[in-house]
Amino acid sequence: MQASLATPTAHQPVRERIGETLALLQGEVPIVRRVLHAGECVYQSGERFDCLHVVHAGFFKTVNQSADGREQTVGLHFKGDWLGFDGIADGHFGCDAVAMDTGEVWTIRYDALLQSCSRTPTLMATVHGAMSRELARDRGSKMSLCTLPADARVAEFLRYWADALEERGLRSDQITLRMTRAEIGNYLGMKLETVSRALSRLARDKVIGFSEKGRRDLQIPDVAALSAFVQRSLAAVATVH
Amino acid sequence: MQASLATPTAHQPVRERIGETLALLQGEVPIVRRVLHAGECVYQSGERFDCLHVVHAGFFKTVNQSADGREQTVGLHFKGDWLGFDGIADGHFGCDAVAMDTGEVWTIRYDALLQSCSRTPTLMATVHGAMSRELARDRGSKMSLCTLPADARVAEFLRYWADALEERGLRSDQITLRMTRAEIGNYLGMKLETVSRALSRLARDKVIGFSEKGRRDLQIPDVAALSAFVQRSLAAVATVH
DNA sequence: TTGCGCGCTTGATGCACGTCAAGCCGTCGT
DNA sequence: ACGACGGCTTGACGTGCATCAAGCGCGCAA
Repeated sequence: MQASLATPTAHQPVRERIGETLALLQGEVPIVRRVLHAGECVYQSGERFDCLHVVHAGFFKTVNQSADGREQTVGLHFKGDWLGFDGIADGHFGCDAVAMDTGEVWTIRYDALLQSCSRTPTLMATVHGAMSRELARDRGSKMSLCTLPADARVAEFLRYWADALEERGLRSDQITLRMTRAEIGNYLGMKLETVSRALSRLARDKVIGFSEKGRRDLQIPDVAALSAFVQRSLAAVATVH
Repeated sequence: MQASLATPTAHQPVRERIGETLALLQGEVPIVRRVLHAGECVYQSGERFDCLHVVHAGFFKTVNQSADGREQTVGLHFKGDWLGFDGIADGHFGCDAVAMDTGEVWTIRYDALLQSCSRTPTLMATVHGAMSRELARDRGSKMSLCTLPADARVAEFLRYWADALEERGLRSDQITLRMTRAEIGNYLGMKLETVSRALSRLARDKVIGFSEKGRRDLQIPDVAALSAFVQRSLAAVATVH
């Protein structure tokens, strides 16, 4: 553990951090558990903000909607991730949080959380750490959007997913996507046909494999190969000079 | 003021909120003021995280750099915005914060801030509100990146800038860009030539004007016209059917 | 069983934006 | 004054991705 209050959870394996977070919450604040099925919302844009939520099982997305009807998936959330930070600022949510599969969230009243935080500094650090991590992740994905070509973006997306699984102690050599090509494309800023072609090319290069179970079940023989693929796409652009 | 602790600053004019934030900080925590000139860094990627900073004057950008050398501007920060949240999670900064002009930041030790926060709930709400707002802003810009064509993205960028000025009680009918076309392009995920052409088209449509002072000095006769331009670009795509 | 709808793939074509290149302007340092 | 340089604009051309379109496989309901 670090000397500073700031970083009690720094440099810790993600799996441990998640376990500790959940244990800490159970001890410190009143929690309501809620099970959701695919397509159900944890909260919706415009709703009044009272509670934060921690993903305890399953897999969620956050979706922004603009006044003119454009819809954009802006975040993916796995076990241990928090949902609802975006509502703190103005007391109302700015996006929908949707379950992509059967899952469970732990719901915590924000006012109760704040009180516990002033009693328990580690809890405060945990919450701040989670917000900070989300900010950093958003920036990483903004970078991918701006600097990577479509194929590399898809590879990067799969690497991110595999990493998320591995960090949580799950098998990362096979991924069951819980999104259609269109949803992936929306998240990555491209069309479904482009996603499909990118996956086909990744499979042709043996960077991924399709399982016999269906086209949403991917095999990732080697996560490093995904990163290598990203690097190769960049090099290909650069060598044009 | 709202009933809940969660939102003491909700629905408040931005200008007031900023004033109160700065006043609150002055009363509650030790502050070090620091003046920076264009190009200087408030902090750099990899540096140890100890302090947060509040922009008191001037205008800053945050820049991410990937292992392979890609560089991406991921945020713009005006008076009242905080810098450094991304360092909380792992105790080190993940990006550079760079002054784009002569400016001043107020630097606050994070451990001292946390202590003040447990004494002063409004301060805590202020900090959380700032993080939350940044999260929401990042998502908005991700949406622009993914769903808007280049011209509209530039228009949206100018609208955002004009809004930021207006919110702070400054003239929003003229903007002095403190970025080159290349920097704008980097931020918006396009090339400098595309930015230049987009600005030329906006000028041809009388949505903006170039001042005689130089090509970085823009006149914005009507902010609403910028939003209207964005809508028109979307409609143009939609009518292709 | 048949038919329908949805998700996915793959090809052909078009267009928005990137790339390359030329030239202008304002600001330096000498 | 001079040239050098960096920022900006604009044109010509190339390409990566979107669009349009056809066809396949699967699940489901009648």
